[in-house]
Amino acid sequence: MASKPSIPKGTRDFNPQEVVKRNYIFDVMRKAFKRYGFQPIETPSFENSETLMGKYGEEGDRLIFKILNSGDYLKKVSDEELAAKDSAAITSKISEKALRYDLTVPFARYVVQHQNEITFPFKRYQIQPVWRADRPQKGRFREFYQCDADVVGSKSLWQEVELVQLYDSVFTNLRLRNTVIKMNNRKILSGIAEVIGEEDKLIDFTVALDKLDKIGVEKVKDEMRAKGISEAAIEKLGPLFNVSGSALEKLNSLKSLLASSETGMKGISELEFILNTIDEIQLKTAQLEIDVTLARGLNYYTGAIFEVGAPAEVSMGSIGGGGRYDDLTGIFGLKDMSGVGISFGLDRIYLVLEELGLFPETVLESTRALFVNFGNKEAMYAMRTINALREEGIAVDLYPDETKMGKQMGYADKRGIPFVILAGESEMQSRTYTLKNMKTGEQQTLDIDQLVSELK
RNA sequence: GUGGUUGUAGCUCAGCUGGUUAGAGCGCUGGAUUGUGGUUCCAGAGGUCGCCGGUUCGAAACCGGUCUUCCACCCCA
Repeated sequence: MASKPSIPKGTRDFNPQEVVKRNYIFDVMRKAFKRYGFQPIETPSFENSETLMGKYGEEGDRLIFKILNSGDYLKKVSDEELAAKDSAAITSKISEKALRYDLTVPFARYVVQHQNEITFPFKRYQIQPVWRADRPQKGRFREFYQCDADVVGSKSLWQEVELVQLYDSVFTNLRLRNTVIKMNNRKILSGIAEVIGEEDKLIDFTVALDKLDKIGVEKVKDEMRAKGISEAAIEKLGPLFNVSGSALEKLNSLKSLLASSETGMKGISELEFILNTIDEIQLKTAQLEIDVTLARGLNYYTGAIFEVGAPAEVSMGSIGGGGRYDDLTGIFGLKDMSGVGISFGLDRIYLVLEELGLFPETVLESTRALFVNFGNKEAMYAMRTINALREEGIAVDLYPDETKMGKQMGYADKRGIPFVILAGESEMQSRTYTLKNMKTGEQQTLDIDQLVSELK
C-alpha cells in the first residue's frame, strides 16, 4: 500500500479560499506598482549557480537550493574527492544550477544581460516565488513569494521618497494600518565604524548592532567584544545607544557623533532629505522612523536601508525590506549603475491580514448565483439564461445533477453562493425566475431583465 | 546548520503511572422533510494512534531512529 502522499517541509498547498485571498493581495500590489510606473518582468525559477553563489554571504550559500545535474552527475568527481567527503568542493561539480533565492540578484543579472534593450532609468516590478533551504517557522517557509519594485539607473533620492510612498500606498490599500517603515543608511553605519576605528569589522559590527532591541545593550557589547572589536571602540559607541527622540532629533545627535566622517555625514544628509520630503508630502497610514541599529539585509546595500514591521499587535518578523545598492550590477560587469528597491513578503502579509481579519468579505465570493436543477427540460431553460447572464459578466452556475432540492441548496450554502435561482415548470410558463437571497431567505419572482440588474 | 517541541477520525482535541472491541465535539452520509439551505431530532460511515524498529505476556502510551509541526538561535520576507 502506498503511504499517505505528502509535500516537502516548508511548502504548502493552497485551497480555493486561500488562493483567492492571496490573489487579492497580488492585485493590490500589482495595481500599485503599475500606478507608480513600474513595468513587470519575470525571470527563470532557476539560475546558473555562479549567478547566485557568493551573492548572499556564507549563510546565503548554505540556504540556496542546488539542483543536481542531469545524467551521470558523479562523472566529474574524482575518487579522492569522493573519499574526502568534502561536500563544498563536490557541490560545484555535481550541481550547476540553483533555485532563485531572491528577486534582486536575478534582476541585476537581467539588467546586465539586457542593458542594450533597456531604457534607463528602468523601473521594474516582479512577483514570483523564491526558495530557501531554511528551517521552517511561523511566517518562514522554504517556498514563498516576493513582490519587488526596483529602479536602476538613477541616483536620485526621489526614488527613495517614491518607494516609501509605495509602501504606504500598498499597506493603506490593504487596510493594514500603523505599519512602521524603518529607515537607516549604510553610509551612517560605515561612518560609525570609521569614527570608532573599526572599519574592517563593519559587517560584524552591524550584525551585532542590529540585535539591540532584541538582546539589549550589554549583550550587543558582548557580541562586539567576541568579534574582536576593541573596548575603546565600544566606549565611543556610547552615544549611539542613547539616540532617541523624533527622527530629526535622532539625526541631530548622530551629526555630532559623525562630524569627523565624511561618509557618515553624507548618509545623514541623504536620510535628512528623504525624511524632510516625506514630512512635506505626508504618508497616509504608515509611520516612517529612523532606526540606526537597522543593519539587516544584504551586504550589497550602500545607501538607504528599509525594513517594514507589521503592526505591533501581531508578532511577525518583517513584512518587507529593501535598500539602495550602488554596485550590484558591478558583480556582473556593469559599472556605475545604481539601483534602489523594496520587497514585500506576500506570505507574511497574508498571515498578518488573516490575524487581523482584514480581508474584505467580498473576496471570497466566487459564484454569484446557482440555478437549481429540476431535470433536463428545466435545465435547458436555465442554461439559456445562464449564457445570457455570463455574457453580462455575472458568474453563475447550474447544479449539474437533478437531485433533491435540499442538497442543492446546501451546496449553495456551503460554497457561500449568495443567490439561488429556481426555474421550474411554473417559472418556465411565465418566463420568470424565482430569485432566493440565501442570507435573508427572501424570494422574489423576476423576469430576465430584472434578474440581470438584481445580480449585477 | 544547533537546541527543544509536536504528531490519535476530515478538523479541534481527550485517552490517568503500559491492561479487553481507542473516545468526544464539530464536520461528513442517509432519514424525519418528493419546490427550499443555515436550526432541531434520529441513524450511520470513518482510525494499521505519523512511519520503521526495539523493550514487554501485552504498547497509542516506554526506548531508539526517521519524517512532520511549531519554537529559540543563526539568518531572513
